Amino acid sequence: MPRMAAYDRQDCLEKAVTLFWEKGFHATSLKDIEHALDMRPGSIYAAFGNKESLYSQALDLYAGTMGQDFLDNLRGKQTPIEGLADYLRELGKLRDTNPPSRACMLVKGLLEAGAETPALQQKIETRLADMEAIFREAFTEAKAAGQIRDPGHPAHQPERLARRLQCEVMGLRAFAQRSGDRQELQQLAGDLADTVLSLQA
Amino acid sequence: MPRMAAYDRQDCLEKAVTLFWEKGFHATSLKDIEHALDMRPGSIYAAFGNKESLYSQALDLYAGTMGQDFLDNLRGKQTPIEGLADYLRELGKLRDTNPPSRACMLVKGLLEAGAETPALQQKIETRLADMEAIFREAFTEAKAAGQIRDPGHPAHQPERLARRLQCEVMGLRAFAQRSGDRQELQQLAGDLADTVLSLQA
DNA sequence: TCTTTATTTGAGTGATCGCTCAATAACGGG
DNA sequence: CCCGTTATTGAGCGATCACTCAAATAAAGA
Repeated sequence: MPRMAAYDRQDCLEKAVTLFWEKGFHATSLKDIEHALDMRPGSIYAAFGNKESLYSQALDLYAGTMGQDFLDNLRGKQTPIEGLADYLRELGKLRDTNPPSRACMLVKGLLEAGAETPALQQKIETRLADMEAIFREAFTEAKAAGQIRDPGHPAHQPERLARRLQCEVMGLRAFAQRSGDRQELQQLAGDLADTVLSLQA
Repeated sequence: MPRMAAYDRQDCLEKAVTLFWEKGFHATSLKDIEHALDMRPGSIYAAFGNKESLYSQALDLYAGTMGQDFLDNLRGKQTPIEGLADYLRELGKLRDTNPPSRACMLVKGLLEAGAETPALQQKIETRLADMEAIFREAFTEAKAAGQIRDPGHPAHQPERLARRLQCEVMGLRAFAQRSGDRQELQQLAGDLADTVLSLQA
């Protein structure tokens, strides 16, 4: 019957992720969005609602991709613990690959979202909790497989290990945002990875 | 001779820190600043230049205060290592005290500053490097006092320990920005502190 | 008290903000 | 080929942005 949309929704959202991830929510203007998506304001609003809604959908895509990539990566490794350590080591190479930003988009959003945008805050919190849950499952799996030494130690509960890992990933990627030396970042990531490995039985 | 300024410069900067720390650079408008400092635009510009310059001066005050507080805290402790661990434990209480933001203002700025504000980027990087240097000195002191076990281990070099601590502080305070459970944050901070303590000889 | 010098004021600058909507264009069905 | 439906367009909305400056105001010295 009617006219078909000229844009590819997923493609647009990917471009929105790139844009928002790099510049953040407030520093990204609709002019920027129009240019990045090659769409005029009317189409953007018809397709995605408003700026906040587009950002929210970009967050979903980002978080989903991140989570899936992590799981895919984990599945290829010998043990969950080694997979987690490898994940940290990969983050140490952030200076070589060229993502829109070295910091996590969720963390950038978390630190930027204020009381004026409670919907965004909630979405970000939820997505971070999802990520924490993924980490927790990995540690749970490792523990079930008997790969964690001193499993009775309170600090070795999967929940606590997951929170700590997320904290360290947040920190590492924030640290990576600094324009410091390439090797130092890799070294830091390696040190964090070694701590995870030291959990092994 | 002439008329004296009605405002107290230091007091204004403290208010600016509070405001920018909470809302971030981009989300803070001059209207917000006028209200917080109880000054009209002309006075603000006469006193501090422009918005970016005021933010920059607020960053200086924030970083200076943070660094001094850390050193003061450290001086009261028995050993540097215990002081560092205690610092992490203190951060675990962020949910109880009520700072403008639980996250570090420098990190918020680091993740928000883009290529359009290179002066801010540089200032933030410098201040973070200063903080890292303070941590490094503490670890150097601890090592000189023979309080670090396996001092030959490459990962036990003060530079690496300092980077790692900064990474963990960044992560912990970003994590603290989440609206999670009070106890969980304290627990996480405790776990990180224990890792520092485990360096002890 | 008057002059001098600096500070404060706030209306108002042009630019940009996020966003709207009437007009136009493009497709599929009949 | 026309019609019905929907997507796209882009000029332009009111609001707000960071910022300016001429005029008013206040303190110190003469």
